[in-house]
Amino acid sequence: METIRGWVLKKREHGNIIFIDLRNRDGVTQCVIRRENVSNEDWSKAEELTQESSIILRGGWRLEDRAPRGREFVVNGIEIVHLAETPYPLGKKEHSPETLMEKRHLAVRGQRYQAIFRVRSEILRASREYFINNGYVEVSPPIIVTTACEGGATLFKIDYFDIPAYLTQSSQLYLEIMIFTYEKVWCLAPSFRAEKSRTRRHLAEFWHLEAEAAWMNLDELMKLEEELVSHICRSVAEKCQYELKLLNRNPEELLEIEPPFKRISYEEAIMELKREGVNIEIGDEIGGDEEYILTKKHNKPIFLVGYPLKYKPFYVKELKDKSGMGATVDLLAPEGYGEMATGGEREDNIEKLIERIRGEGFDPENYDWYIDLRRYGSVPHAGFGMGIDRLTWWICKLDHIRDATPFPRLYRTGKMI
RNA sequence: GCCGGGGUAGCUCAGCGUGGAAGAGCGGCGGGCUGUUAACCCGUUGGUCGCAGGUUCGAGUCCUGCCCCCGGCGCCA
Repeated sequence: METIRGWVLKKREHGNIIFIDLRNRDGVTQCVIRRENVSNEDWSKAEELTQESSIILRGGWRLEDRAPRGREFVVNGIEIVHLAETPYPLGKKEHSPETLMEKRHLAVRGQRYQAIFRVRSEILRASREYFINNGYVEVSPPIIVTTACEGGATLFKIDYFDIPAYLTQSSQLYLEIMIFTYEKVWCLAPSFRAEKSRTRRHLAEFWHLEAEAAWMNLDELMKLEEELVSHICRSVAEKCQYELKLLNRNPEELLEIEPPFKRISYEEAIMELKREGVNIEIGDEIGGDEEYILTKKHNKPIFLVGYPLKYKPFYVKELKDKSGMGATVDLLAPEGYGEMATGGEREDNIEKLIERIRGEGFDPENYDWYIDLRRYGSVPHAGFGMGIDRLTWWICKLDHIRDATPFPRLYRTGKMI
């Protein structure tokens, strides 16, 4: 005699036989209740079951070709833990994005979300595993900060004991502090951007996987990123086969994600875009539409190496052999998904750094601690930040990034749960 | 911030052009049915037509203002 616990996803009544699709952490299990196998009392319980009622069934497993996953649970005893109210607010038809946001607390029970967040969990586990295996020390950065690092316009302002403060946009500057202690560090923390973005790839609050290492250059950085992403893809492909199938993502596609990723320079990208008929010149920005064109034909991520310094934040180092170009690398997800991570070498010269901070209209006084790092044992170093939500978005082949996280924070979304 | 689309039953939507008794499917509820798997069949329930004004004998439909949601651009991870 075994028991199975869970929630009623669907009930199908046929007179003397009732099928229950039971939902729990293992997925969906078909349970069969025959009138002849249970007491009259239990039969009545089965008849009154409503969608999402929580129940405990007693019985045994049986191989059955007609059951969805090759086996079913034959019931001979029923305990109703809670009889759910009717009607359940979410039906079996598709729902509008609005309903899925307003009923998020219930929508996350759905099979699709269950699969997505299981994959996300594996992405996080594999990330941590990679950094541990490669000698990186995990640090905990602050969430409340007083300095901007990505431009002042996108800061969420908060009141910190009557002192103006902000929610962090990135933990990078704090990781840079910690490389002088551990040389190789990483963190996983939320970042906040008050961007009034209405796109399928922006969240106001996102989980940011960041790493920073002393002595590292651009080539070594790319090697780190491609190994990390490949490790994550391999882990997901191996451990989430059921979930990937449900999401229409072939695990084979993820297993093909292996180093090296293609490197394409900023200038090469501009040339390719011109060949594709885009009206663009060297010195222009490569935007979302352009990234789509660059990545739609690929099935592996690509690196976009170098970018005009004028579009980049103050901490970006200039390329040695190309004046006006930043030593940056963007990791673009394939299949049209686009930017997933950005990184590069950091400016380690104190004069240049102060000049760049002024250039952005910031007061160097506010960055005294950051500038100090270039005063006492400055080292060449590099790092990157990757959006976990964007990585999940691509790996799960989602349309909109709001489905890559259980509780998305978006610009202009009515109800927040 | 800009451009476009939308808001009608618990859910997904039709109705609006040309004003005249608020509809369908699904869900819920009741009944039937021994293998379904979006079960099926019969019956039934269900409305602040986003909000506020206006025009009109009469507004879901026309006009004005506001709110909210969706898609896209820019920005970015």
